[in-house]
Amino acid sequence: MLKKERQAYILHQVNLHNKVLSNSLSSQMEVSEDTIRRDLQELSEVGKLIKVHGGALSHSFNKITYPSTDIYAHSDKRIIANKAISLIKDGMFVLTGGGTTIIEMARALPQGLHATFVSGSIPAVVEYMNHPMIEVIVLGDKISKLSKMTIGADALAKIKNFKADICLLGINAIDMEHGITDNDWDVVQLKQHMISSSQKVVCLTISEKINTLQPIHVCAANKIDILITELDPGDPLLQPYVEAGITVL
Amino acid sequence: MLKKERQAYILHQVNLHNKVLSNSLSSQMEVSEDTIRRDLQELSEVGKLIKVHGGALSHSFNKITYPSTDIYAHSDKRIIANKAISLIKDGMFVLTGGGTTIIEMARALPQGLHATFVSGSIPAVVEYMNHPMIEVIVLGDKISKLSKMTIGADALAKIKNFKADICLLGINAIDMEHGITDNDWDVVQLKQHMISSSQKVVCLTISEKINTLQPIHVCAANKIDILITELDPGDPLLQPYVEAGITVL
DNA sequence: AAAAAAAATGCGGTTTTGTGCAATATTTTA
DNA sequence: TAAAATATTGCACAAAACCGCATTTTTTTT
Repeated sequence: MLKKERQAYILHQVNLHNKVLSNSLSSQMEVSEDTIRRDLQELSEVGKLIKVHGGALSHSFNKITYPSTDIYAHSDKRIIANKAISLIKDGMFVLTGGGTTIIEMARALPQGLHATFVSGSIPAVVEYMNHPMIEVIVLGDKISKLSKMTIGADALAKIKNFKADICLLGINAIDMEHGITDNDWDVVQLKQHMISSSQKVVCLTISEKINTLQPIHVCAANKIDILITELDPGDPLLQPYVEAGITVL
Repeated sequence: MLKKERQAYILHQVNLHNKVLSNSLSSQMEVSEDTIRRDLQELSEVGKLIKVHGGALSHSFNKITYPSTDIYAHSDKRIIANKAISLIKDGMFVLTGGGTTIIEMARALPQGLHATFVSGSIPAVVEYMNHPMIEVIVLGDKISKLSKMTIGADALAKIKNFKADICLLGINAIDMEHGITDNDWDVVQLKQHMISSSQKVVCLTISEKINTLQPIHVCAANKIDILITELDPGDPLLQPYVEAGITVL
């Protein structure tokens, strides 16, 4: 790979993500970090990016650092996202649903992560696609405008073919008695299939939805392996789940 | 081999691959690297390519490899988009590829249109999704980061199940002798399947790409039913296609 | 057609550039 | 504050570029 090509690629990445990490670039292009550092040095001398410890930032970074306040409970979801990300390791096969919490997680995925993500949620897929080391598989089918996900028999059938390491679901309601519940029949189908196609089920939700109920049953609480909220695992609200044997993060 | 021939060959290679290496050119044509370097020097002085350490890059290198956010030949593509839209009627089943031209069309679709669109291109799907009356079907499979499309056996197999009314393809190169050609093997597969699964094949391209050649063959020119460019159908550049029986818009 | 001039090419030696490695210093994180 | 991650520096080595010159090829002139 020519030096100019490499630098063009770096610039592309910076403009896309507003941030790049030296070690991630290094492994993507299979050159030493020294080389990357020198490239970043040169590019920053010409003012194409801002070099910082560990990588580089786009010039427009400052504007985009605190962008979307439009997502409800945004900072809570960021906390949840980071907890969820700590569960994903290199080489894993990850099944995910949609929803703002999942998308927040997708955005926050580390640059260097090398894993395979499967989803039917278009916004989630768009985010995954921006990560150079991540393989993305879309579940094909008709799109539901409401949930922005593919929904239908084809998508369900495809999920059955997978046996994922982990399944990440944003959930709408959970309580000990009824387990996970939701309000969209098609989405429920999808979630059920994802749960049964994964070795480990992780549920993400803001604490507000703990101990609430929705009309359609997804699965019993004991099907969940890990429950993630923005709260501290020791919070009294979560104790019933801890006692039921669910790992709470 | 004459100097002129050699330089013509070099230019051809650069335009084809966007990059050439001095040492590979040297061994291909069995001349010394010095000679190649002198050739590249001359060609770069006339602005035909960009000379870099180790070889040379095409001038359009940046645009092609990492499509910038601002679309190249934007106003032309708008013209093309509108011509294409005039072909789509309520109730139609439409198969589309990806690329900036197609996305421009997707953006310009009338709000009232009630049709079904099938595509593996994520950016295209995102646009279709914004139209309330349009049904969107995603072709599921692994996503190619480069083309932002789903690519692979699953997607191909799904396409075979359809018999669409019309198929809209953005194309990269076309000439009368070689027909449609492209530079990405996977994308070519997809296009071929789309063509054979549609009753009518419509090709969209800016006139710049008329009478150009890419390394991989997609289909013969006579497979095309309609060719759309930003030019007037009477333009001399298009006459060979008109004479070959293609409807030119 | 032969001679002269000009251009193109290849080659040896030198210089510059690009890259990786190791030792050391600095910054960040826990 | 200690440990981990990242930077810096100097150096070595290979690849590529450059330079001058001899040789060959092409073009021009006589």
